[in-house]
Amino acid sequence: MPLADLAKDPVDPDLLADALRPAILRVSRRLRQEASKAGLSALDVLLLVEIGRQPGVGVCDLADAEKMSRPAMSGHVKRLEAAGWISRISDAKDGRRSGLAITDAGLAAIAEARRHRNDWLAARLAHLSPEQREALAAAAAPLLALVATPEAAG
Amino acid sequence: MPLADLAKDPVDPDLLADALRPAILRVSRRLRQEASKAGLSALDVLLLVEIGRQPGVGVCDLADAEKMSRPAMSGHVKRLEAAGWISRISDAKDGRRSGLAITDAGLAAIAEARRHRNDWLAARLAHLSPEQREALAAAAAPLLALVATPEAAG
DNA sequence: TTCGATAGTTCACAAACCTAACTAGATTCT
DNA sequence: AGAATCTAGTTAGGTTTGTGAACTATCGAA
Repeated sequence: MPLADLAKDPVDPDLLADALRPAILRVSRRLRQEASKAGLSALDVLLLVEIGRQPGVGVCDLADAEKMSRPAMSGHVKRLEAAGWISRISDAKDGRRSGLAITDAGLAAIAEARRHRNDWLAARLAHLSPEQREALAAAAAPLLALVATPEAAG
Repeated sequence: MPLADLAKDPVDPDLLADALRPAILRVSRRLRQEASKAGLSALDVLLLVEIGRQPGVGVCDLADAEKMSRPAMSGHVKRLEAAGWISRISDAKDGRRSGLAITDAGLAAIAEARRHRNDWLAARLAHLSPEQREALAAAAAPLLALVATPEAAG
């Protein structure tokens, strides 16, 4: 078990990668499986929050931010729009852009998803010890730092 | 940003889930993207290590362990076998079972993958501060605990 | 006005998962 | 022994979620 080695040298990137990769892989697989049961996927919520945070954002902006292809993001936006969770505002200055904005229904959908107690991840987290939850809480920011653009990360 | 709230109450499962979900989602997406560039995917390595650890393990055993459907695991095993990384040993006692074992080529593939310095995750981890890496190292075990069977988790 | 970049889409495809239904070998019950 | 049933594994077909190539439409500049 590589975790024992990690206790000795917690900062070695290779060992850490070996320990972290399977963990993230397994958790994300379960996350996707469980999310499919709910109406809103984790990515849906992610995008809705992002659009809510920066109204008028474009499809390509989102694609770049999420390191996703433009067609993929186009599809997601289309789906979110069809569900009535976001709307497009045609930019008067730039006819190409379709500025996105979250709708009231979208805000309600986020709130509903957040309120849902039968959330797999939250339920499983509740089964962990406070120390384990603290460890995970401390890991959230470094995880996001991993996927930040190299430019921003230095 | 929910991270500020987490500092006040690091053990609330709902807030923690909100912070953790997007982080894991983003990292795993990048992980998959980068893995596709290499010859071995993260799942491949995961399975090879698992098979190497318990020789003679069956397809369904692996599927159950990874919370994956039998057909999905069957496909992965087929692929690993076609690549020459694992072999099947027909069980003399049970004609249905196909006991799996890792081959020398499989061991070499793992070693090669591990040796590869141009590993995206390891490279990105190297860019983090020692404190951030420690935080991630401490999070590996709780992450695995999340996907452990409820029976095992208590 | 023509040329090249940008925003967004459609299309065809691939990876990785699922369920349902199947084959084949093992077990159990009468 | 023979029938019903259970288990290991596969096949077939569909869904989700992503990709790259090629396209339309618009903008900005020579």
